[in-house]
Amino acid sequence: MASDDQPVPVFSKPVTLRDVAAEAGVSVATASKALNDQGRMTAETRERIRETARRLGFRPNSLAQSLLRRRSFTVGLLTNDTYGRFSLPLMSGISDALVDNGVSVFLCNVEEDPRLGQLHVDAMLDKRVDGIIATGKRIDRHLPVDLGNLRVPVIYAFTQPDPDAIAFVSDDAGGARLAVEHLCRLGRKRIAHVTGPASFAVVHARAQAYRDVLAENGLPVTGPLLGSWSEAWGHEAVAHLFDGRRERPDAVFCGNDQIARGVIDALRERGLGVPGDVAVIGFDNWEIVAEATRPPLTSVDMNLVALGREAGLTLLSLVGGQPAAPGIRKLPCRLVVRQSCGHPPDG
Amino acid sequence: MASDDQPVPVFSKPVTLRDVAAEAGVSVATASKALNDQGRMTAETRERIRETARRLGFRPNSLAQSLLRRRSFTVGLLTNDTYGRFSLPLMSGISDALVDNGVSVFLCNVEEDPRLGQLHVDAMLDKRVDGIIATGKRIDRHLPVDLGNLRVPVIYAFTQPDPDAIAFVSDDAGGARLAVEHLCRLGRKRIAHVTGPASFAVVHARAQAYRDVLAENGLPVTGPLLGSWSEAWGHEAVAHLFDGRRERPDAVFCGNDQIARGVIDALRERGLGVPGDVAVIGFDNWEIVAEATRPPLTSVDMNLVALGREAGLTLLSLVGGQPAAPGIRKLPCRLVVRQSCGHPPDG
DNA sequence: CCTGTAAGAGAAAACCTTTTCCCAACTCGG
DNA sequence: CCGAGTTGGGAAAAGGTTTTCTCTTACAGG
Repeated sequence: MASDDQPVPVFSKPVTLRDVAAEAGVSVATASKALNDQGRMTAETRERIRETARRLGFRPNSLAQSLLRRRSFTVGLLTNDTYGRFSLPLMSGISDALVDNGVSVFLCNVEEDPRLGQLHVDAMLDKRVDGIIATGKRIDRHLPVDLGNLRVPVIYAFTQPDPDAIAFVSDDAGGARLAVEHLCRLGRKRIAHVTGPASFAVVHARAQAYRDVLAENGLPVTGPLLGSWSEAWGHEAVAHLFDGRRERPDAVFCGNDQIARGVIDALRERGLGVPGDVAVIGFDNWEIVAEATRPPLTSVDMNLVALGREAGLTLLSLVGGQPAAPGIRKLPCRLVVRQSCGHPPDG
Repeated sequence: MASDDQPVPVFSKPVTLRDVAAEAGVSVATASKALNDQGRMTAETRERIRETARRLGFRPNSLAQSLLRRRSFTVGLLTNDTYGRFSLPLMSGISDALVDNGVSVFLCNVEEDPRLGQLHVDAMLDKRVDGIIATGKRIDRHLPVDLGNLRVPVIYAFTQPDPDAIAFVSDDAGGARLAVEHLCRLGRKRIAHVTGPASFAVVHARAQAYRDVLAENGLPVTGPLLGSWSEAWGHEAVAHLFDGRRERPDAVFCGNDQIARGVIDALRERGLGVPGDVAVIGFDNWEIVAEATRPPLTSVDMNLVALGREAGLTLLSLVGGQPAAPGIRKLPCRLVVRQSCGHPPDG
C-alpha cells in the first residue's frame, strides 16, 4: 500500500521471480506455479501473486527458462544473399511463421565465406538454437558450410544441398508451364524463351517445361536463348530473335523480370507493340521492375513468402518432435497477370 | 586411453564442463579456470584440461554464460523495411560489425504494426539482448514502438525518432551538394531537380542543398519538381521540363535512381542524348538500376553499409559501458561516377 | 623444528526459473 | 479419536558456467 502508487521503476534491474515471491509473501516455487497455472493453491493466493507480478512488471528471464528446458525458442537463419531480392520475401515469410509461435530468429549472413559460415553455425549452436533454416540465393548452390550432422533440425529454403535433406523450393517447371500455357491460351503461336546462363539449374528446368508445353500444343520449339540475367541481355536477345530472316516470335517468355524489361524496351525501340505485336512474360514478379515496365509486366511469382512460411512451420514441427520425411517439396508458382500479354484470360 | 580413438560422437548430448572435468580428473571449477586462463594451476594441468576439452569437443553453453554474466552477446535489430533496398545494406553493415565482435543479431520485422513491435521488443528484452538497433525505411518516420526507456542501449540507423536519441543517418544535403557541384564542375548551367513527394524530409533537405549550390555558383534556380519516387514520375517530369517554352535544362539531378531511369528513358525517346544534351544524376546508387540504365547512371551513394557498421560499433561501445553523446550523426555520402554525366572530373 | 606464505585445487554460491518431492495441516469416514 | 486422503505451500535439485572463498600441501626462512 505504501509504495504502489509508483509505476514500474524505469531504469531498475529486471525484477525476478524472487522479487515477486518476496513481495507476495510466498516462496519462489509457489510464485512460479501461480504464474504458470501449475500446482495447487487457493485461487486467492494465485491471483494475489499474479497481481503482484503485474504490478512489478515481472517478465521471466528467457535465458534461465531456456537453460532449464533445453529449448531456446530461437532459430538461426543462414543466408548468403546479400542482394536480397529473393531472400527478403523468404525471410519475411520465415520470420512471420516463427514469430507467431514465439520464436526469435538469429540472422546470419555468411556471404560465401566458409570460415564465416562455421563461425555463425558454432555461435548459433552455442546459443542453443532449436533449429536452423538455410537459405541461399540460388536453388542449386548451397551455403559454404556443412550442416550435415548437427544436434538440431535443419531446413533448407530455396536451396537444396542433397536429396535426403528437407528442402523447400519453388516449382520452376510448373511456373514456366503457367507462363507458356498462358501465352498459348492467348493464341500466341511462336513463343520464344530468353533466359539466364546454363550454369543455373532452374534455367534447364524451365526450358524443359517450355519445350514440353509447346510440344503439347503442337507449336514449334525454338531452342531457348541462354545469356545473363540482365536487361542488356534482353536487349541483345531481341536483336537475335527479330533480326534474322526466320519467322518472328509473337511472344517471349523471359527468365526473369530484368530480361523481360530489356526485351520490352528493345521491342519498343523497334516499333513493335507490347502486347499488340509481341506478348512478354517475366519471371520472379519483382514488383518494382514489373510495375515500372511499360506496359506493366505479367510475371511468374514464386510465392517466396509462402515458401518461407512453410519452411518456418516445418522447422517448428520438427523442433516439436514431429517427424518429417526427407526430400524436396516444390511449392507452386502463380502467374501475376498485368498488361504485357494482352487481355487477361477471363473467358 | 581406451576410448579416445573415437572421434566426437555425432548425435550425442552436448558435452558440458562437468564432462570435461570428470574426464580430466579435476573439478569443474578448475576446468573452467583452465579454459578461461583464470586462476592458478600448473601449466601441465591447464594443458591437460584443454586437451581434454578439445578432444571431447566441448563448447560452453552460451545460455549459462549469459545468465551469469548478465550479458548475452546478442542484439536486436528492429526494422520495418520489408522492401529491403535500404535495410539490406544497412543490416549487412550492422551484422558485419557485430559478428566480428562475437555478437549475434536477432532480426525483428515489425512492419507497421505496433502490437507486433511491442511483441518483438518484449521478446528481445526477455532474451536479454545487450542492446537494440532500430532501423527504418524512412529517415523521418520511426518505428511503431516506443523504445524510450529500455534497460538496454538503443541506437537508431537511418531513422531518427527524437533529438536526444543516438541516431546515424546519411547526410542527404551533403549528398545533394556532391551531385550538384559535380554538375557545375562539368559546366552544366541549367540544372533541374526532379524528386519525390514533399512528405519526405529528405526531399526538402536535398532541395535546399540543391538551391544553395546553384546560388553559390550563380546559376538560375528552378524550383524542384516534386512527385513520386517512380520511373513514371521521371518520365512525366521530363515532359514538364522539356515541353515548356522556357529554357531547357542541360542537367537533371534526380531524387532517386528510378526517377533518373525514367528521366533518361524519356530523354532518349525525345531524341535527347545523355550525357551529350543532358547530364543526369541519380540518388541511392541502387546498383541494379544504376548499371542497367543506358548509359550507366552516375549516382549518390549513401554509404549504408558503412552507416550500419558505425551504428553497430557504437552500440557495442555503449553496451561496453562507454558513454556516447546523444544526437544525430550524419555520415557523408559519396558520388559514384558512371557515364550519365559525361567525362569524369579527372582535372 | 616452527611459522608464514604461496601454490594448487576444490567447494559452494550465484545467475533465474521450473519441477519434483515432501511436509504440515486439515477434513472426513469409521 | 484415529487413520487416510486432500489441500496448500515450501525445500531443493536441476540446468551449465563463473567466481569467490576456503582448504591442503609444500616450501622457505628463521
